[in-house]
Amino acid sequence: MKLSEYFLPTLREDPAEAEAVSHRLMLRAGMIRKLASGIYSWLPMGLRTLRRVENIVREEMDRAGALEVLLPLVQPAELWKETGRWDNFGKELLRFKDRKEHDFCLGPTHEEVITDLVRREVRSYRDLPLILYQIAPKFRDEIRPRFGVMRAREFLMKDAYSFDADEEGLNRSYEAMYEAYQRIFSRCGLRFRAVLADTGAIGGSESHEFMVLAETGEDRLALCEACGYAANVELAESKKEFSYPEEKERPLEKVATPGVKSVEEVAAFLGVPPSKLVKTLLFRAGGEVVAVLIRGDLELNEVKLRNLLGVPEVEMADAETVKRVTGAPVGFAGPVALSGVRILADLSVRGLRNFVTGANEADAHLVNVNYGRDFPEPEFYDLRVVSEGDPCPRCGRPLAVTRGIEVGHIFKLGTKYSEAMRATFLDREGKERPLVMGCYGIGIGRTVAAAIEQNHDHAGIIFPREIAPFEALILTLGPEAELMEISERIYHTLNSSGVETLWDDRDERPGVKFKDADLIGIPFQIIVGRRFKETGRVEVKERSTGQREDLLPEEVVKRLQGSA
RNA sequence: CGGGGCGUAGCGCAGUCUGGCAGCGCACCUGCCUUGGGAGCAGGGGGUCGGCGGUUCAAAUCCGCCCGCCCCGACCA
Repeated sequence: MKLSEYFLPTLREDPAEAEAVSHRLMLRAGMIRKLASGIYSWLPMGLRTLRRVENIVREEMDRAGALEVLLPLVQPAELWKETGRWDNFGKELLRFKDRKEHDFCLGPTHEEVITDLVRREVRSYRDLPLILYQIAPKFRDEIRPRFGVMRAREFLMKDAYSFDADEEGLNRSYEAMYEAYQRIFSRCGLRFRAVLADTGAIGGSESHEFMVLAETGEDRLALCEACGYAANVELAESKKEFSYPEEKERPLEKVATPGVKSVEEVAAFLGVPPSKLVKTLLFRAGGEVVAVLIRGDLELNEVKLRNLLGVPEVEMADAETVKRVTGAPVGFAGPVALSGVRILADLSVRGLRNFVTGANEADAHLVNVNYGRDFPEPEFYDLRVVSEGDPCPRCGRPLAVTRGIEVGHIFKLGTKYSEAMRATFLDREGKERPLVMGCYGIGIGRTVAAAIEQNHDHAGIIFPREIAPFEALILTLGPEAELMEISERIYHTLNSSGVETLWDDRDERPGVKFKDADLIGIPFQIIVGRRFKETGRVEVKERSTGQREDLLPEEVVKRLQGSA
């Protein structure tokens, strides 16, 4: 393509609406434009990148034996009622009525549709295993869309579903998808890790997330260099032993702490370390309110709490509930004389003596609190978020905590959906059994954003070669016929040799072309300018390293093909 | 949904406190000039100041309601 005939609206300045690096760069590089909150158009340069990722995904899915389908975005409520998700999926599910007043929704995921399809067509174990996938838009009415296409409401996703006769079959399908994912993200040129993950709302027994490592990631990962253990921090088990020196129980005392609420404030006010405080956190879980105790300097893990309680959701109690349960405003809750709620405690509290808690009254805390004496000994569980340096749950060596962007997630679903929707087959003995399912997602647009998040510098994007919109960009630094002619020759030679090349033939000054070239991140820049007039050589600059080589025009093709 | 912030030309912003001609830079159009890191000169086009209502001789500016967007938290590919 000639840039003079292309559609590449680059921005010189950062758009005010974008904070995240990838979001900023995608807007500036003319890859995307926003239509509404969380809803984006992909422009030619962005779409080419998206397609590169999509094609890698497609190739690897096909290689793994999965079959491509295309499922409807608009789905009837009836299917969702069968699994119960019409009522409990939450507001992310955008529901609406058609002209005949029938309920429909925009598909946020396609378990229902695919299960419906398969139950109609698959009867026998002979039809199994079956893995179907699609690459198609999804819609989730996210509470807060963020970071451009990273967390959009409408987004392109690859979702695959496996159907097997039994658990072993599921394990094989899961393994095949796991391998495919490894290949996909490697081919995309990304630094990533597969980590153990919580199954969340989708449900199921086992799950891995594929995380692109980036400081700006929204998830935290616990990694062990020694044994390879890798888990989302949400479910990484804490093996840290808490032991405290023997200490005599001192008399309980109430102290006035006017307006002093947060752990930091209370610790500073009383002149004790935050580790001498015990936070009392109130949660709504199912119908009940539970109080959770954890040492002041540690972080509670809501996923562990949710799984422990066996409820689909826990949420922090609102101010009104806190007031009703404790009799005090938020910030002064404590376990002493707290009645009517179940009290759980993190293991970090076991053995702790003479600690500080809220007094369940405004502007007051208790010091020298001891469980067993001042309130009944609570149930102790592992409820904290692991932190850097904690012992690895598998080998005991210190864990590292790092950040990642979730680009893929695979689940063993089991028979959750097949049972709810009566998707069954006849086994070898002629017995009817539910299909054993798995599901496997990849955020295509998010992968593009994550790649940029991981590969950029102050000047712009540095695309990994495998997903770059073009491989080479010719910059012609002047209008002279001599330069245009040689540029055009290189342009045709490259494109006809299979090196996808964009030619900046615009009537722009060199500075503009250099800036745009660095911004859009095409791996190789072929610079045709003064140097050519002087020496008959053009310059090939590698975007990722900044290295430049002077080559004769006829050497360029070989150079670019050679480094493939 | 809770907390914070923003809405003025395509983009980035000033002007709002203290009401009085709607501005600046970039981009865009024309001409000249220029061509190795976002040139220069001259001329030019472009605005329901987010919307509706109110106060006032007069509203971008004050008041009320509404809408949109961004950032921080709970959700997810």
